Amino acid sequence: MAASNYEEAERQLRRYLSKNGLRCTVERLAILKSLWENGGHPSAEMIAQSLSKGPLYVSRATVYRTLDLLVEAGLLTCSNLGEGHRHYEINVDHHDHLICRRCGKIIEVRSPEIETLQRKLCKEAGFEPLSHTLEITGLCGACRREIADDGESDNGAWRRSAVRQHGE
Amino acid sequence: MAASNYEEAERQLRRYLSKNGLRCTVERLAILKSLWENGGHPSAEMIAQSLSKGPLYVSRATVYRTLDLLVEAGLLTCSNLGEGHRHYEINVDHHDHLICRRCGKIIEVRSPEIETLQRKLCKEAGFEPLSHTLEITGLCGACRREIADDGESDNGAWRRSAVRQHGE
DNA sequence: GCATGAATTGAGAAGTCATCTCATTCGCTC
DNA sequence: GAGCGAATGAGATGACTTCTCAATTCATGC
Ligand SMILES: [Mn+2]
Ligand SMILES: [Mn+2]
Ligand SMILES: [Zn+2]
Ligand SMILES: [Zn+2]
Repeated sequence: MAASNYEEAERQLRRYLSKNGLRCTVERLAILKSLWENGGHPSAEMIAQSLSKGPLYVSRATVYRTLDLLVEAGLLTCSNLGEGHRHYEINVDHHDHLICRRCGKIIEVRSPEIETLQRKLCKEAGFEPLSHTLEITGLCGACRREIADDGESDNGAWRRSAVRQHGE
Repeated sequence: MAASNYEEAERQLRRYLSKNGLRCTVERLAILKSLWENGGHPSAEMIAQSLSKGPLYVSRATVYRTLDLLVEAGLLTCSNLGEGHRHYEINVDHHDHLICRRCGKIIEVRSPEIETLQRKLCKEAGFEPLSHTLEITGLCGACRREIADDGESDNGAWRRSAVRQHGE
């Protein structure tokens, strides 16, 4: 289902575009390629900046429009990651995110058991699941150790956004 | 831990405020009360509008500031619900959300098994969880039936935002 | 290859949600 | 009730996203 390399993803995009009477433009290919080359969980802004280092100029409007399209086509996924804007990543295999409130590190985790329980939950509610996001915010191992070392003194640079979004 | 009625929540707020050298203002009480009286998953804007029907004027700035504070104090939780803004709700007992992409209905579900698996996942990653949100988007029972009835004709009014945010 | 026409882009305005600044007001303590 | 520091309101500002429309580009058929 999900592409496992860029070439496959590009074929999948071309198929989606022609099936829907849309055009395969250099901008669309460049944005898809940028995601595969740089990886991670970039925002629209980060993708635009990454593209600006290449030979092809792509406007912000096109970046946003294309990201929507690539999500729609199943080539990307979109999540919030506890910040005030959207993050995109290539849709390889589904996973959930552990987000460190202090350093911002993102740990990707997989749990088929949780997925199964989620489907069960939906079934019981008569709900047809189409997608889901599980985000856990907290402290990564490194930050836990640093806090332990510092004692109570300096709590380091906590990420305001992450703290705010997922208030306990 | 979490309050089970408004009076208890107010006491909890007063305790939090005095402990932190903050003041108990009519605005803060009004916002907390609004959440308990109206329930649901309102946005900051919805809360401001709800308050505007009462005798006390509260500015948008104060609404936003107070919601942050109430989340910090553990009296509210904050989530995105697949839309481009934050939603707040009183923090009674933790639950997850099923969000209908078509009609916007929010179904609250509880799964201790999933919570346990999440803790296990975090432990394995050396991660200390502080909070989490699990949001599943899809189609509620009513919408599934309506779509089945309509055949392929009218797919009804799908919620753009929900569709966009949690792309599969 | 080249004309044709619809899809797409870029520029910039506009919109939404959230935060910030600072003068004024208000709780709290004495 | 005076005094002081915290909190509010008004409005500017900012971050992110969407919209509008003229200009451009891609696909299709000659
Ligand atoms: Mn990821
Ligand atoms: Mn809820
Ligand atoms: Zn960390
Ligand atoms: Zn529905």
